Amino acid sequence: MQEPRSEPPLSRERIVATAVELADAQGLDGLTMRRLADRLGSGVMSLYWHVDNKEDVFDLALDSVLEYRGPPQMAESQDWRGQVVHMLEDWRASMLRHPWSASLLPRRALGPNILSRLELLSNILSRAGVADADLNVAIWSLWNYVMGATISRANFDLSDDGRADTQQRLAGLSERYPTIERSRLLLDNDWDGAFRKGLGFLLDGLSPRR
Amino acid sequence: MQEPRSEPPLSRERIVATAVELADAQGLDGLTMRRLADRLGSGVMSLYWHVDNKEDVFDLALDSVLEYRGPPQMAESQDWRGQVVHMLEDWRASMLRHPWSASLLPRRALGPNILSRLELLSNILSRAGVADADLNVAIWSLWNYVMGATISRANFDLSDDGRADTQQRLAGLSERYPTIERSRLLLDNDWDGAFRKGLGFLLDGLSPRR
DNA sequence: GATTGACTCGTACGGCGTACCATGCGACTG
DNA sequence: CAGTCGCATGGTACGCCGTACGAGTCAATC
Repeated sequence: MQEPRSEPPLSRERIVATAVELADAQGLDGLTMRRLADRLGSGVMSLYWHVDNKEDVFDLALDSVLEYRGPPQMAESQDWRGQVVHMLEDWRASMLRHPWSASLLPRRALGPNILSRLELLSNILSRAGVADADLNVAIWSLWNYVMGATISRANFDLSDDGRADTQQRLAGLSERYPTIERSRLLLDNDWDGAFRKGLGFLLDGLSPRR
Repeated sequence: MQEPRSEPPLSRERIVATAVELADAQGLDGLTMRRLADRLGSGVMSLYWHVDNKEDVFDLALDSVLEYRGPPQMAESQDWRGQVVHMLEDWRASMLRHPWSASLLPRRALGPNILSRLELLSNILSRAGVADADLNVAIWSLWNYVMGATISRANFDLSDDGRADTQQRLAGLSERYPTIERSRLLLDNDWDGAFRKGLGFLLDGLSPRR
């Protein structure tokens, strides 16, 4: 007989996976090295054999959330717009599944999964005939749009506790911000639809030989 | 004779201004309540009379960076596109002057300065004839674009120390990410130009009755 | 002179990231 | 078989953090 089912050995992968779980459950502030070690059934300092420091854990957790498996059916379709939309919507969805990831984006290095998504995007646009001079701009514009949309959305998601608060605050300020109030900009928004529609507008602007 | 030039009294405004200075000088991590109090020549706990907690300081510091004084010449020009571009470029510039502000954006409440910028944007677009059904999408798209662009840029700015590092890492990965490498996506970019150009593309897509 | 309210701050507590160092263990060496 | 060496684990301790608590100062008011 062994010990009553001891934990599997530590590993970078297990640490990162558990960190993601923990952040999902307790939020970013709840992710501390001590709690992480607890969840792993190990001592705190053991983590540091596999990981440089806490920043490292953040970097790895962020990147691990951003894997991309490509479009569903056979690749290499002619529909470049569909490919772009699919990848970017998946990007956003992956991050919204782990809302803390949005607040991790600033100041973090580009992990391999981000890079390979950018590589894919470059490829699609390049084959679609976007002029070389516009390519970088196109890539950055799309990236920026997705990041901004995701961060905004995650932001509002998180302040769910404060939604009534927000609503009240806005009601009190409706004279000061009448247009916002009138357009109900911050309330009952169809986020997914708005994301898709805005992405469409952007792609309209970016389309080659328009 | 007085004390050798004692500090002026504490105030919310002075605290916020000093917090901004401190974050500029030492980065976000360098902004601690103790250091802030030191710089103000006061005891740590005195801050808490004027401020709820550290989160409050963050919120106030972020919003204080985002004041907008409007376009240079007389307002109410017919050139709605120019007005939009001016405000958004100023927005981005304001944040880049304080790169830490970008990493504060996620998870923060909308302060009065952000709201009044959104209000202004709504007004301009609405008067420019953007359809009501598209208005929210247009506002969010522009906001998202600006936020994403600012965060990306600030990110790269901050990793200036790691620029050589990044360059090296990319060189080592050029087989894995050939298109990125070829387009020099991450190197010697004209950020300001790319921002302006991408914004132009987006506005092209958003323009009313296209 | 007593009371009050606005304001300041010293002390202390619990929690954090992590440096340092001792330990356990399996594999390889002689 | 004894000795050595690497990988891997984790206990202790340090310095720093945010901030609760409550005592102190001081000017205005009655």
